[in-house]
Amino acid sequence: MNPASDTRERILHTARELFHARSYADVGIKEICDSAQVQKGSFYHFFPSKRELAMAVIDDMAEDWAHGFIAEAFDRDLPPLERLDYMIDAAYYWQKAAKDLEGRMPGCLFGNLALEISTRDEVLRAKLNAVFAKASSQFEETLDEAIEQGLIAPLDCAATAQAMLAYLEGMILLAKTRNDPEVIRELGPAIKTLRIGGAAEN
Amino acid sequence: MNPASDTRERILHTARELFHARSYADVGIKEICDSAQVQKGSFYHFFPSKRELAMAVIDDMAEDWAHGFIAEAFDRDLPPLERLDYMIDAAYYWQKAAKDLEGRMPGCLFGNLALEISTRDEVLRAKLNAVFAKASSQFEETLDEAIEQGLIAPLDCAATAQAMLAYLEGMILLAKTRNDPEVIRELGPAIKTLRIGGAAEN
DNA sequence: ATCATAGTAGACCAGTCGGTCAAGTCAAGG
DNA sequence: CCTTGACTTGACCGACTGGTCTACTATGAT
Repeated sequence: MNPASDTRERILHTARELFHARSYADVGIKEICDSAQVQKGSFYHFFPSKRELAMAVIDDMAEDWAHGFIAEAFDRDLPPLERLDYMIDAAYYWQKAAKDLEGRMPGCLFGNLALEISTRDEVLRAKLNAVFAKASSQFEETLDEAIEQGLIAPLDCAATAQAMLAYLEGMILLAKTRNDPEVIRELGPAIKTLRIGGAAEN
Repeated sequence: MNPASDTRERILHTARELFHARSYADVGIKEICDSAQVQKGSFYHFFPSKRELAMAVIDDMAEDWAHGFIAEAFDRDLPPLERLDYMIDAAYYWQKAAKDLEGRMPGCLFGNLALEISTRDEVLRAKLNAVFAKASSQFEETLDEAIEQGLIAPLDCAATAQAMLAYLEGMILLAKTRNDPEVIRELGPAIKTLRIGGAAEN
């Protein structure tokens, strides 16, 4: 019953690419339909509105992440600190590949959407927030383990995890603004210097 | 000759507020005109296009910053490390005030615009990039002085300055997504732990 | 064969978009 | 007083927006 049609997935995939490459507001349903070779009627058969499409796109990408590079980078078989390096590397190569292909750095879809629509749509905002919370918890686990293994001095793992996520998003923002993925490689390693709590600093 | 009309400034001011509170694409010229009590024709007398308006808004805000809180926070009479605290505080109180007033955290106008349009407009992107470069140079000066005064161990000031700016923008992004300015207060102080170069880390 | 149902097709809608334009108002300079 | 030119007014434009609608096809169960 399933392979009957991949229309829904084509729409989803196309929308994700277009939203990522440009922005939510800037991509119209017509363009998505044309690009996905789908008619308007089919679109509205699967998605009740553009907003719902955005929801689905976020879910779709979050799931891809969870089973893709997040699962790889935060692999519990990797030494904790190497996971951070892996993550930075993955971010770098991804953005670089995208830039080499399309000429522009798309940045992080979640970050992009968050800044664009979180003041306009509470539900979307909450959804994006949940994605970030989950990402943060991955950092937290990593930090927990690193402390457990005596690799770093004790610190406030939850807060530091958020700081690391913030730093990652900030780096990507800066890199996108400069349209230069190298920023991530330059600034990336410093993510490990971030710490909140533990040894009293200042 | 000057006080004859404040139309241009009304447009500029209104546009800045609306762009900041929502987004570039989401705010139409009609809305700006209505809100500023100006007619379409008058708008196009002062600004040849919406894009040029965006340019002017960026310039306007950048100048306000340079003479406002940037000048205060990075006051050379303040001890270097205190400048960083001042900056975080200023960011926090600003966002908190905005949220208390309008219910939502607007975030950083430059960051918002950067993620929204830097893939679509090279000139705008370059302009935003210049704003960030200037901000980064403020951090750099601060770090230079801190090292000079023996307050911190030597490090790569230019790179660390960028890292700090990235962290600041990332914090604001996260705070906006959570719609909670307290994030800035929680994560802010860790900006001083960031370091690139100097004592070999890892 | 029939019928329900999922999906497709694309014309159509009201409203909005950024932008144009002709017709003015008005104060300063001659 | 007349002219000039900065500024204002609001009707108007074609293109495009998100979304609706009806008619249609394909499939699979009965």
